[in-house]
Amino acid sequence: MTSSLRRPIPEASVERLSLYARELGRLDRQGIGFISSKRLGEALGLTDAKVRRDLSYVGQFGKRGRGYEVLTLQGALSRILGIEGRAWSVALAGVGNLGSALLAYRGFQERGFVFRVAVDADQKKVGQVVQGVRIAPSRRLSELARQHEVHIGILTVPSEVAQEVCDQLVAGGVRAIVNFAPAHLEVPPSVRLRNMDLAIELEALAFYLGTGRPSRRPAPG
Amino acid sequence: MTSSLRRPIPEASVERLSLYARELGRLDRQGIGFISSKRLGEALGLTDAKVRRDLSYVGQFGKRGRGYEVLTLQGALSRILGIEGRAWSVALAGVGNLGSALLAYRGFQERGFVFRVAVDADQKKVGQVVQGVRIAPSRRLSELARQHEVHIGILTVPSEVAQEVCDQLVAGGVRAIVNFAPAHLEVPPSVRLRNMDLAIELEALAFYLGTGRPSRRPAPG
DNA sequence: CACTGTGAATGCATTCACAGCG
DNA sequence: CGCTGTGAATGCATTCACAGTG
Repeated sequence: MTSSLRRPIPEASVERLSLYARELGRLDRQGIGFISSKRLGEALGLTDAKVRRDLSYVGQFGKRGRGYEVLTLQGALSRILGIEGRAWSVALAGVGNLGSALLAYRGFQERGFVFRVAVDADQKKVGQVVQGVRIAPSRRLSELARQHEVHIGILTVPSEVAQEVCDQLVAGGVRAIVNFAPAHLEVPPSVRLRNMDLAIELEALAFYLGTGRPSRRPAPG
Repeated sequence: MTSSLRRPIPEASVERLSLYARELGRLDRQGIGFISSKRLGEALGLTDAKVRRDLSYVGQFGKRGRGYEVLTLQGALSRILGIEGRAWSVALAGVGNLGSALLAYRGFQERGFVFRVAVDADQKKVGQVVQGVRIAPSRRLSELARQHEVHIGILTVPSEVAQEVCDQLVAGGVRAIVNFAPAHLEVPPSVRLRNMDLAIELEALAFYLGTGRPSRRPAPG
């Protein structure tokens, strides 16, 4: 199942492929066998053209006059996204409030992401088992990441130590990182980094509240 | 200080203005009085041109040959973003693991966001006080939002009920919403919506791991 | 005939590159 | 000279619009 990609898929489209895959699962559970780009788009707040364009990057799955077969498309997307069969191994750095919440989040497990490593700097937490994962000391992060072949690292540590913890993940062979700390991280080009900055999101919203500028078009469709 | 905007600021720039404001705070604490677009960009992983362009949307704060005065620029951005003086009133819907973590997150308070309302559907949670906020029953959400003049709503509820809870926020006059539920929400055009979909982020990363495609340029500068 | 798949057109964001100023 | 501020150029994403097809 190589499904090797013809041309590079736009970054923005990749995120939506994942949305489609999830929605198709829902549609299947509702017993829906075929879906048009228009209706799939409506369910997700996207235009039909965008749906078709996104899907066209990874193949030709539709039947003209009918739409897309839900199960076929879902299977294809799952394979392309790598959530078929295989499980992704995840490491969590920082088991505070947010980290614990992520450990407990069932949405990850459902989509094939499994926490295999969790570390914390606090000696009192080390040894505790949270959600089935034993908390190890921070200094063992890179070693454990390598040992458990961790694919994805999640950082919920204080921003002052975020860079050094990030470096440990990279040293342990981790090639994808989600950073919740409000800090800029430097990683080699081979590592993909995604920042989830909660305070920044709120501030951006506040800006629009302040100016009273809605600047959002009505939902498409 | 109206600082009424000349032209609409690109959405992408707004998020970065907030980044700049926070970094300027750090620089000030380090005793740095002036900063060039180049160095400010380096600290945040951005190019100098991008920094200058972003700032040019909201004014002319730099001194040629010197750079930007840290405190002046910080003050200007804080005013523009609405994090100066005023506090933003936030409501949380869903006090589960993630909701509790957000209530406890100090980064919000520091930037002027205050949780004034929290609701949960679980009767056992109603009445409890978490992080100084008393949990109310879900049915009172719109009433409480209006009473406390809530500006921003945060949803950490199961996706099945996300739309109806969202509707309650809108009914209560809330005009900005952050949605953590893996569901598409329909809101009127006057309401700004931001989705934080954790599983989708991981899947997008997994896609790139699968194809082995790094597709990230080396850090600029 | 209803739908896909896609060239072409548009719109938005980033980057270049440099005139202009302190 | 060093650095900002910004037109112009480029590159990326979205949308249009329709030929092609089961």
